[in-house]
Amino acid sequence: MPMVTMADVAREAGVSVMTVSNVLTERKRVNDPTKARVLAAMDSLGYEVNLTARHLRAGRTDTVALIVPSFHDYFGEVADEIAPLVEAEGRHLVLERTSANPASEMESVSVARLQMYDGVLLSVAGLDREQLDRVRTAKPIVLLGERDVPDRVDHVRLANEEGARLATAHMIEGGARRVLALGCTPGGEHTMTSDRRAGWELAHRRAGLPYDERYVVPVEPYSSHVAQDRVRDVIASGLPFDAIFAATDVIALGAVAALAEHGLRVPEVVQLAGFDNLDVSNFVPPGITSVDPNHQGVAGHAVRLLHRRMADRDAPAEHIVAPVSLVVRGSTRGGH
Amino acid sequence: MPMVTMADVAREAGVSVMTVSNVLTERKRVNDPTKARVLAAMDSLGYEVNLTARHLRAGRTDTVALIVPSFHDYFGEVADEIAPLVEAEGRHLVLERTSANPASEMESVSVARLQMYDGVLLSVAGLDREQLDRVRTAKPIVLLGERDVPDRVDHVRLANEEGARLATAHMIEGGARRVLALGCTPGGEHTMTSDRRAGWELAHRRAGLPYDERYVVPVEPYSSHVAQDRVRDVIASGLPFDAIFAATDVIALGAVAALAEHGLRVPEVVQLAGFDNLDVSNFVPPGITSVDPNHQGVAGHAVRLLHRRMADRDAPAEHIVAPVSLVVRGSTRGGH
DNA sequence: CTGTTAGCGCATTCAG
DNA sequence: CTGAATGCGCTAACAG
Repeated sequence: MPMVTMADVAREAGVSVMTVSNVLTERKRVNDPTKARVLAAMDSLGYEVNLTARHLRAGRTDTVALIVPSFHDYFGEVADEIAPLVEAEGRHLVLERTSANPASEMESVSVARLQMYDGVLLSVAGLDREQLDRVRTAKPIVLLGERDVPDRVDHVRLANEEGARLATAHMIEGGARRVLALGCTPGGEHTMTSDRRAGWELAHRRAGLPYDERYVVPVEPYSSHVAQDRVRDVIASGLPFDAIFAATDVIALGAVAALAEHGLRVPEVVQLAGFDNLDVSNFVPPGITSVDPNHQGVAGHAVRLLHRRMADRDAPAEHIVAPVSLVVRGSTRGGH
Repeated sequence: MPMVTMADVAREAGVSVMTVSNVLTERKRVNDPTKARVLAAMDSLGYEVNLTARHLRAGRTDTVALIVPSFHDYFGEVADEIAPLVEAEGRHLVLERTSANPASEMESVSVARLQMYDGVLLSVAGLDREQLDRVRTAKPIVLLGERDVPDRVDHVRLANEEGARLATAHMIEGGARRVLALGCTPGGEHTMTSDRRAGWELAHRRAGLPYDERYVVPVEPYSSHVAQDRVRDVIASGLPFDAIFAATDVIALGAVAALAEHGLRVPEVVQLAGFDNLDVSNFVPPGITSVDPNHQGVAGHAVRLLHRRMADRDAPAEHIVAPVSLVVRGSTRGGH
């Protein structure tokens, strides 16, 4: 099945290759009769332009890549926000996944592959420090995510600490005094889970309350299932608690299940707040209070930074912290 | 910022372009000292191979595209299953979204863009009949989804009717006699929502029970929110029901919320079953019975068909119906 | 308005 | 083992 090229169309229509190209791109006027012949030839031969060749010739692909650790959940949501913004600039968006298979020849983030795109939005969630340092390319690139990244690179991340503080403070106002930080981790490096723990701490300090490291309950691996197990463990241990700040809504779901099986009513006995404002949080009775991660804002900043970077390689790097907000639902008793 | 090419590296290393290419592709032996010089030159110049050029030269891209109507939810999940299978064949997977903007110059499915890929997995969910007919390309392509598609094309779809039948029959065995078909649609054409309604019907017929078209409650637009409203409407109308088959788990979530606000206990007063087996269905108390859509099976068939098609353009088209299974949880009382 | 020339960066073919 | 020539399919620039 040989590919039909412009040369084939040109021969069929009795014109030169350039005329075919001109008909296709509409960059030059072509006489109507000639144009008609060319279009007829294209149609009868089933011609389709070879974008690979066009890209090589043009030196650009008009395509932006969003590279994520996995396609589902959070990243799929953000991608859907980003897509129309990229298309509005006349470019295409494609998603790629960082292969979870570092031993393979396909590197998880092949710099060569970035060459294919005019710009790259790279989620740093799946990358370690070394991989981050290797991302030293001339390509316009914007990093997304909660880790520390080199200063020289544009970066958009969430206000994780502030979101966690908002949620925790809200439950404290509602009377909570022993708040589990479920799915959070100790430690001072900037990761999603430790930033959110820091917000939990800050809420306590601002309220003049002590906080107890025993209330920081990591969830590893990160799933609703394990979260459910951890809450069971805490209940079994006898550690008293009257609220749970879950580092994500997925974690909160595990807590919902564990609380339900022990008959601990939400919010009367235990308040509960999550982070991510998944759709489901609106519908799981009694409605789960959650920090909205502002997908639109993140998407908007990311695309804006990338666009700016594509226009000016030498612009100073920007580091954006996208604000978040608390969506209050039935699972908390908060103030106000 | 001029791109560094093989010619630059060759000049720097004092060799020919071909030697650089040979070092890069390892297709021919190159003397160690020469190789070292070339590698050093690549490193110092920051050379990265231009994949666009390589692809043009090679006539293939070693890349497969999965084209979906949206990145989140169902498609993100399937994509995560497909990715490792494609990578196992030594190819890359990228996701593209069918633009929701048909008026724009970018067609929702540009056949030209398909040229960029060695193979395409195309979800037909977002396409109308006319768009489907236009997909008349020589590219290896496999269609995914619940619509009727032309016989000549490879196609993988779910056993929607069978899944709906399983879920409904299970609730009938558990004593249900008035089962809402929420989010289902009447009509005989093959769509996801009408196939699932057909399964609901079939379960009634097999059980020797009558079914009443008033119990088919469409949800439009498709969201938990609207589903919640529809269930409210039904309750307000006084139409008696003792079970809900929800066409998707997202729809089921809306039902959960509506039932909770009316104090209708699940499963004591109303049984509930969904379709998709989302993670959340495991954790929303009391656990939502759901049809597992067999992402792995769908992914496996899709990749297998595509692989076969890439190897043999003239193979007869296959139409696969991937089997599903019922995951029973607390929201139903079913038999057995 | 249409055609000719040239080359984007790479890798196959065939000489040396 | 290394190099020179050639062309993948397309389009900018210029000539007719």
